[in-house]
Amino acid sequence: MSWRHHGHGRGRAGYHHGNLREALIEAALALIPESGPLGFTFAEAARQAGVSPAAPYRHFRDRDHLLADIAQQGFDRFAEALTAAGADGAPDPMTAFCNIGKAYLAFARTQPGYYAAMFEAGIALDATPELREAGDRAFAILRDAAERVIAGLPQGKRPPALMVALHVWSLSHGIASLFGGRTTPVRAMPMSAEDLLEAGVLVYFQGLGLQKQG
Amino acid sequence: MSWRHHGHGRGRAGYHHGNLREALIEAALALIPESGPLGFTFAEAARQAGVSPAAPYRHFRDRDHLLADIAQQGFDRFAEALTAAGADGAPDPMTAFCNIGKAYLAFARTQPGYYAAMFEAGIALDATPELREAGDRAFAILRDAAERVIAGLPQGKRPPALMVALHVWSLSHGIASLFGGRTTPVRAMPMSAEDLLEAGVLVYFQGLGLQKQG
DNA sequence: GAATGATGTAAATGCTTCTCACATCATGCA
DNA sequence: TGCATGATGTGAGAAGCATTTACATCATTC
Repeated sequence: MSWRHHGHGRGRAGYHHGNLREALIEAALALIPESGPLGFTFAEAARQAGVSPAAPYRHFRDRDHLLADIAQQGFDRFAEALTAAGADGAPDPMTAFCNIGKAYLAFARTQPGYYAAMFEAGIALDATPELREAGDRAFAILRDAAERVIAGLPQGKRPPALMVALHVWSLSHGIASLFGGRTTPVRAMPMSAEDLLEAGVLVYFQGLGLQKQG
Repeated sequence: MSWRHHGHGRGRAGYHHGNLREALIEAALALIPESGPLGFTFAEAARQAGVSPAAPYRHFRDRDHLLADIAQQGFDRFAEALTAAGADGAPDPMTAFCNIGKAYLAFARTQPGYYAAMFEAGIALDATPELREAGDRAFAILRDAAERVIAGLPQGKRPPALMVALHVWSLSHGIASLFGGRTTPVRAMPMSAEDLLEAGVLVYFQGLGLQKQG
């Protein structure tokens, strides 16, 4: 008896898997939310795909490169989600920005595998150039949204768009890390993470001199 | 040849170490910043303390309980640092609050071992009741500082102190996670993490209707 | 129809966590 | 004084993981 024919992987007909790379990523995405990015093992992913523990090394240099690959793919999906939420600034730039923030939280909650690989797996963003680029693309969306919001201010009173984007990103990321995930939140809260974020962003914009629907 | 007499641990005279528990914590605090909270191993800590790999289990149920112990100790020191920075609201509540935020970043930077155990090691806050309590104590300091700041607002316009504290905590934590640590920041920035945080908090307070030095 | 490169296997190494039976030592108690 | 006892450390070992190396299988191509 071997692990052959015992995996959950789809499409394992003969000696070769045929789609192992994808199957491993799929397995990892299912495994990471279960055991955390630390608990995830290369060997278990191979088992789920129905191949030997050595097979994954034909597709990824090592465990970290699989995680980096997932993180990169995650940033791509992340960028898509943020873009969709931003809707090119509709209905108005401030609402769009709030929606992007909520999409940030939603992504952390609904895509725990990707999110963990991106931010909690200890993978440096420079692991690969592609990963860095994917991360930059995602951030650029926040930055563009910030620019549209700032455009509503008179010329002389505009703060740097980069700073605004960094503030909202940090706030979103902090809330997602502390209260947003599927794990027990760090602290009991009287409001949802989404409401907390929206309130924070609104106060912040108020501080910049922007009014809702302004 | 055994690991006996080869450890770096202080005070290993005879068969018994004499202070193994402390030595293991010390070793872990030195090791975690090197290899990350994931890379840290129980066995290596034992080696540094000059004892066998089985010895640590006399003092900690398992690896996670050592990390939880460090996290708890970290929250205690964290609380001390935040308290000192807050200085009971001196010179004025807003400045005190900003200083607490900076102390948050400073802690992340100067105590990477503690910080990683507290927030990046995948240790749930409910790992032990003591850990949860230590975390709550630290947060209470932020909450008190928020209350002092809010007191500067007219009765009818005071937001919930808890919300304000959560906002500033999240922003601080987000900045610390993304840009604050010793690892490569997620993004190049035109300003320091401290300046970014201070600017964010000031804008936020402005949005609440508070003026600097008001 | 064989050479070739891509993909998967077996086996082995060295690491980890964690357990269990046993060794050593300080302390207290007779 | 001298022996029980509990706390602490040791040795050995089971089970699991990452990773490598030599070898097996298969599709493709010339």
